[in-house]
Amino acid sequence: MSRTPAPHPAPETPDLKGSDPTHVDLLERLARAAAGYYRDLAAAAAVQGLTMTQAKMLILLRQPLPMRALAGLLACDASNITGLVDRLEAHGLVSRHLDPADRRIKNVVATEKGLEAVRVIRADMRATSAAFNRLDDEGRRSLYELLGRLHPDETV
Amino acid sequence: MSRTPAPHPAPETPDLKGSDPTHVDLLERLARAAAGYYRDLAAAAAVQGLTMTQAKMLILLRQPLPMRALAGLLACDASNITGLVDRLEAHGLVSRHLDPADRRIKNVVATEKGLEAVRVIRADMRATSAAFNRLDDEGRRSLYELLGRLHPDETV
DNA sequence: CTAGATGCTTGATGAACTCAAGCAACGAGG
DNA sequence: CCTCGTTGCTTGAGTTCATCAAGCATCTAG
Repeated sequence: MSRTPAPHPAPETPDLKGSDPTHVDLLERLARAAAGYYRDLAAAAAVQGLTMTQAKMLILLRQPLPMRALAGLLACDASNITGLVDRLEAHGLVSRHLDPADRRIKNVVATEKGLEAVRVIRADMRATSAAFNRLDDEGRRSLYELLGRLHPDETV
Repeated sequence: MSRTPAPHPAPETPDLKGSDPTHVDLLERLARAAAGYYRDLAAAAAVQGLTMTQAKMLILLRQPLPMRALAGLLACDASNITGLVDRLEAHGLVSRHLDPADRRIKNVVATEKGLEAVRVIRADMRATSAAFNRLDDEGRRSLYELLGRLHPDETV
């Protein structure tokens, strides 16, 4: 995605031996985890000729979703989704299907090619995979459980 | 940041009673956490008249950083940083300082106004704050510790 | 002191994003 | 029925984000 062979000056994060982490402490580490995830995602998506935004959308499309819902999930204006889906459709990765129950709605569906792209991208996210491997089984279980509690299904 | 008053169709995540989470399971929940964080950040940044990208950069500027380092951390081309810093500088949130030791380098420094903007944005991230409050003290400690192990300082 | 790296900027181009406006289709209340 | 307000998507204009190719200045080795 970019030529960034540069050395990393590391923004540190406090160690907190003893006291409980504040919300700001947590925000900083969550920011770091999120940035790391997206950095890796962007790189893996670029290999497939996709931008990070396109990859984010494809990943959401485990089930068909109305464009409006995509706008909600991606936290952007609905008009933005039109162009996004246009481009993904041009690549043959998604298609639009009129909703029989409500003809205003267009459901976006990932094609087989789209689903495959997601699989390839995920398999290619080596930095994140390496990060997971830095934890032991117990750590991975805890992380999975904690992230689940952070964002229960209702919250999306 | 946008008008998205829509109901959320929830992409679920498996429950896994018993077996260990696979990397794909973890990727899905991490994706969700990252998306939630950025959704909240974008909204809070918009209140301050900043885009999410500008907010991301400001948050990195706890210490002065050379533009090249910013490119590395934001995983984008160095030429992109020029415009980004231009716009933040126009808002009075950062300034460029020539590095005395190496006159090619321009260190970007957050102004007091910039630091304040970060504080306000963080205080405004209610959804994320609510998510943290969904955990108990022990959960927050574990999450903090696990995220720290996921991305140790070297990894940025 | 030259030769090659490295750090930043510029210019051109395309993607992502917002807002305002518009059309089509739904869903009430007369 | 049939307006009327709302909702879902698209279009068009304009900004920001992001890339690449090129260029200039400065540092660093040899």
